[in-house]
Amino acid sequence: MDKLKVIFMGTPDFAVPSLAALIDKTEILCVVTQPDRPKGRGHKLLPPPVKVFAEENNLRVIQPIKVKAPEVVAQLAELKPDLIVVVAFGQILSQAILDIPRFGCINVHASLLPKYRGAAPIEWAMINGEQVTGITTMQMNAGLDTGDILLTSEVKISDDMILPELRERLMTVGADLLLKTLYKLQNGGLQPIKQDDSLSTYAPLLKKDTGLIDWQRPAREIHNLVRGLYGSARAGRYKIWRTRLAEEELSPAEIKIVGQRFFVGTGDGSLEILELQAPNAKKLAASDFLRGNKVGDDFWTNE
RNA sequence: CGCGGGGUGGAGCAGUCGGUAGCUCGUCGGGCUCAUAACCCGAAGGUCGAAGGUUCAAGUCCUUCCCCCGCAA
Repeated sequence: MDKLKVIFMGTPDFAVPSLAALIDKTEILCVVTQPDRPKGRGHKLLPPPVKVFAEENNLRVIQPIKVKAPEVVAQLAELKPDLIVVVAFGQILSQAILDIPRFGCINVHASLLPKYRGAAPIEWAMINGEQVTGITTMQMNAGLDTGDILLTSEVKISDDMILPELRERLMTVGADLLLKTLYKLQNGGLQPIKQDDSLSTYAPLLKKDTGLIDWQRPAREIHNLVRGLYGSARAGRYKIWRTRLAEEELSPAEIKIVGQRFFVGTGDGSLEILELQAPNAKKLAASDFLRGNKVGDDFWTNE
């Protein structure tokens, strides 16, 4: 059977395994990714990971500011793809694009749809304390992650898993499920299922204040926030990177140092802080942090 | 050329107006103790990120470079 002619659209690390999986199995006509953006310190212009990978594999890359622009749509149409595969691309496709390939557009989404539609499904699943999430492949339509479900694959979230671990796992599962989906697309066996909109939830982009820790909340909830944001959770001037549920009797925000361990109370239960980071400093294990820093009652509020 | 902080014994930090480096922890040895995350005594361990320069003398001033981090995007 002839290889499918595919246009791949994706941007971050998450999309790379999927693209990699397609290289052998399909004919990749073109890779569409976001423009290089000034990133990091010094406003260095950095290419998105998908671009880097694509160039290493001698794939043709285009980086339109807007894929919806008529000249870009025309360019894509000229390639006459059988299929467009979209994985964490970061731009909304127009109906004109959806209509180009004869098999339409297939998206790999990191949640069990219709739950966690939107930009940050992995993070929100963890923050909300879900024990199971997964990957869904869907036939894209004009809505935001509202297309018919093609295949799904579940991934368990263990209690102490942290965001990078879950993301890593989902990346891999996503690439596998994508291949499986394409196989069935060509060989039969796909049965698109409409999403039940009444069950849908939305996982919006994370905002700055999503990561603010309120010590009045229950320990379990704070722990989920910390591991689901991994690095973006903050308390006072400090970033909290890793916590563990503890059994100390402490009032909310109260700190107790035992040996080289760092405990803090919450509205319900307590947490041990395992890794944290002071402003302008690097991330440290709590034991290292305690060696050079005095932790007083004003720890969360001091300047 | 976006703004800013930092690189000092194994770890985390201090080091004022330049005069050959200190703290906490860890490590090793010894002691106390029913015991220890406690305490006491002792020891090992650093060309102070790199290269130049100024100086009688530089971790401490000047120049260049490398690396790390925070904010902003």
